[in-house]
Amino acid sequence: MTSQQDLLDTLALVARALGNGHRLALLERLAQSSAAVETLASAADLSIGNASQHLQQLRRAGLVTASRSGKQMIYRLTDERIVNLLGLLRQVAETNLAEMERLVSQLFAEDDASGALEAVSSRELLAALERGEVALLDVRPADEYQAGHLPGAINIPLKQLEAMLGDLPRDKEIVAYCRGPYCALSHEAVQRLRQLGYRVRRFEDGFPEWKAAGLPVSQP
Amino acid sequence: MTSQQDLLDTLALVARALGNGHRLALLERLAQSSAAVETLASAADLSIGNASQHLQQLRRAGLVTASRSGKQMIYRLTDERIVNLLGLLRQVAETNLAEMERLVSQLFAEDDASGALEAVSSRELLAALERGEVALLDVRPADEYQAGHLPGAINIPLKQLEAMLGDLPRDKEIVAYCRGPYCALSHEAVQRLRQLGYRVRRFEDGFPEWKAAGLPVSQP
DNA sequence: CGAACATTCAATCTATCAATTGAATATCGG
DNA sequence: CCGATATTCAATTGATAGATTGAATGTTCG
Repeated sequence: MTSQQDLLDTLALVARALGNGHRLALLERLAQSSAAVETLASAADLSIGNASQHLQQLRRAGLVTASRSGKQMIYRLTDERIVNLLGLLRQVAETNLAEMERLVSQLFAEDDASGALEAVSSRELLAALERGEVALLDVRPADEYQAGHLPGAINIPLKQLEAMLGDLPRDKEIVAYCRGPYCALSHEAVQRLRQLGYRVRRFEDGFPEWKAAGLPVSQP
Repeated sequence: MTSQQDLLDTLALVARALGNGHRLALLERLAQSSAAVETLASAADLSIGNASQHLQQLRRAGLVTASRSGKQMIYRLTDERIVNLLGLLRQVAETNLAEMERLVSQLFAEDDASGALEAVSSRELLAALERGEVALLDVRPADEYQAGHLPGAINIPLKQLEAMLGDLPRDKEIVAYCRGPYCALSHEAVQRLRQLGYRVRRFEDGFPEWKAAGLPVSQP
């Protein structure tokens, strides 16, 4: 006979798969796009063997699937909702855990110092885009941009920011985005562009959150 | 300096707190209402000492808070969104883990055998209530009902079902609800009432989910 | 077919988690 | 203040997770 506790134990199995920083890093990378083990390992700063083990655990928990493509195993998230799950976890943690708030404000300290404005919410961004008021800037590396991006976004990888300023409009406000709320790329971009006199703000989330919310994306 | 990994490690801390069946049982009980350690321990079928330890962990993860009331410590969820988090975890697990699906269908096997209809979604239920088409039946114990319930619900604890049939309207369809999707009370109630010739269906969620969705509740 | 490559498996060691026990602390009623 | 009640703390033991190593598997390419 099945008891309620069996169900909760199985649910706990899934939660436990989320209970490790390295695995969360792997999931964050997978939220960008599917990828091979080597890519994932280097994104999460793990050895290949170790990354593989963690990926097995995620697989057992039903969070990722793998399929072979030639010599490589391509991993992907099983479910778009996993991005929502991570987002909600983040919200709950930020609201209720002092340590979390401390770390976040530390990561964003430079923003505050430079007088950067509030980040733009997806609701605001959507409205501003419809009115044609803002230009979208994707500062992720080119391969991630190509795997999917917000419609109409210009891609200038952070490393080439100064070299590619010509692609940016000077007359509009710019909204920069990258991988997600904890990704440093857009923070950095906003700071540097502000120094150069651009009107620019950060999108508070990133590409995966936008997509998981069911908003339109350009995909290959 | 703060790295992104520090943030993920801290997030993992919260996820790890969810990674244990007993702690999930405690959280499910807390989703009904705040409660003292002894109540929680018996709801989760744990010794007092063990329950206390698990509650400490939940506290460290920022998921619950405790306040003293006389001799007792009253625990409560820190955040309504924790119910949403558990709900989303459940959805992801049910969709992607075969084992989970197996357990759920096993738990609901009797429903299928008795030809019970699909459960009612909260959207449907809300609409039917507005049109006055259905009567709401809360089959939880009286103390949980008193700590909060759906507006207009009649409370008949499952144990007194046959004794209190007089409280139920015979002319309307009845929707029964209890603690949540995995709670057996409303399943049992539906089966027994159907045998007696009532038109009755189950609400697919329970009181906590209804409340966490921001829908109206009657509270003391 | 066999070498090179990408990944997984098996075995090991250490660190952390879960349950239990008994002592310690805080509050209440008399 | 004292004894009863509710809970937490500290210490112990067995179980499980994480990292590392090297061998094993499956795939491509010459």
